[in-house]
Amino acid sequence: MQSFTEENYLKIIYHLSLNTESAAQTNAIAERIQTKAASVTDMIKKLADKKLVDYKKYQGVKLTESGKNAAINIVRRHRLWEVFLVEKLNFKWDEVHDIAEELEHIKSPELIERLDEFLAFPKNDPHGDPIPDKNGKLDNTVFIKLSKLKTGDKGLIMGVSEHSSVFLQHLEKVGLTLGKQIRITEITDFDGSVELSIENKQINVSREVAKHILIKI
Amino acid sequence: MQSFTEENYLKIIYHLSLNTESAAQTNAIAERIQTKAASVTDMIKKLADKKLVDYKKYQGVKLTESGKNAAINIVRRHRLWEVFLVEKLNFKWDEVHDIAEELEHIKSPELIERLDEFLAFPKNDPHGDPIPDKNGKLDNTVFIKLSKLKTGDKGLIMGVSEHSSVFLQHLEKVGLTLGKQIRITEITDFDGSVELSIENKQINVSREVAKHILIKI
DNA sequence: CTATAAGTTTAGACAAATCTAAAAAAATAT
DNA sequence: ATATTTTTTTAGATTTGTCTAAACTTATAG
Ligand SMILES: [Mn+2]
Ligand SMILES: [Mn+2]
Ligand SMILES: [Mn+2]
Ligand SMILES: [Mn+2]
Repeated sequence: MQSFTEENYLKIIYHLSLNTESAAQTNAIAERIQTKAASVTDMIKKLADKKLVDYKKYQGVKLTESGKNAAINIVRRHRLWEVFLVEKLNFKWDEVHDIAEELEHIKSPELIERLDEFLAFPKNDPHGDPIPDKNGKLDNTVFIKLSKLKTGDKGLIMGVSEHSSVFLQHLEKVGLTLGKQIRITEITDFDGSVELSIENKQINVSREVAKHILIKI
Repeated sequence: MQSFTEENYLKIIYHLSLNTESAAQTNAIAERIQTKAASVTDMIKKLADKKLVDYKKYQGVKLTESGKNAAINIVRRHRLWEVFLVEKLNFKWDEVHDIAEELEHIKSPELIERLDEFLAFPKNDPHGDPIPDKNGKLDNTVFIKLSKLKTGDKGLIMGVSEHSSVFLQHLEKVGLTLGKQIRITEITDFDGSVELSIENKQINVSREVAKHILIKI
């Protein structure tokens, strides 16, 4: 069983490794975990001793099979708790991440299975991210960034790739929430900002925002 | 804000001080918290520095007003989570304590207020213990031990004063659960064991068990 | 009232996770 | 190819919470 801290490292390494084959770098981990590179090196050694990561000096780290399983489990817990907070306790989607950061470390496997059942086995968390099942299986459908669409394209909002509170609150305010249908009406030449129609309203989002909205056509 | 460990000490000191005016003793704390007396002394000093306990060497500790508030808050969280686990996730009353020991340390006050609301502001936990309200107010009705009743006395089971899994499972098995009405039919001379009728059945419980069942007449 | 026992504290050490500063390796630029 | 910059690691210190062994205080028994 891993400590609270070890779990945080595993999860960060997992996220850093998601869309790449290359190893996670010390500095990248340090930045995400809000610590110093020296501390990361220490922890990496410890995780390597426990066979949770493969580590070669100066070459970064990769999760082993067993490390990856542990990480996916943490992700599962995090996302199930987020669903609970939004669906049952009526938190908004921008308020749940920090609380889930704590709840994800509660160890009882029985608790998570029952929570999953209580929530009716949700497939996605409030941000559209897939929830691994109890065997660690994970839907890895990849959605298209809104910023890749062309004028006239239609689609459904399926997720976001940025989870900060300001960003999520902004989306909420302009009505860009999960499940909504959108159609691109224009892409501004000058700044690449996207004009789109959603529920009979016309709104404009910056290219920066559009990059972090995930669409299913 | 207190650490996980500090919170555990505060809670134990609170429980040890409940039915007494005298200070909590080092060894008693050590035993409850599964540590050594020397460690307790160290932690007590730290809590005293933080004005959470009053401490005079060799004289034990008492919670200050602020320490007591913190402790009651932890008790509130513990008991609300226990209700959640039993009412919403269908855990049995003997299965929830250890999980609640972890959940009680999740810090968000907003989370607890919403959980309280979600559970419809329960007054008691699954073991009959009162849940402090958000201002720390706590129903301190004292119930009578089943072992104090005389032949012919009737009453309702309101709580237990022993929370071990074996004990709770035993009560479950013989049908002595919260809210049930009982009537004492005989008290055995030989061993003081109690014969009682409950839902038209006759059962016998040892004096030791009877001491830990709390009754409202 | 003194001797012994029980309970508590101190001193010094240790493990986990962190940090700063300096050294070493790798990447990049000229 | 060499110099410079960036990244990573090491060395040594620090903090939190723990431990053992020894010293000290308080309680108890004769
Ligand atoms: Mn999150
Ligand atoms: Mn999420
Ligand atoms: Mn409990
Ligand atoms: Mn309880």
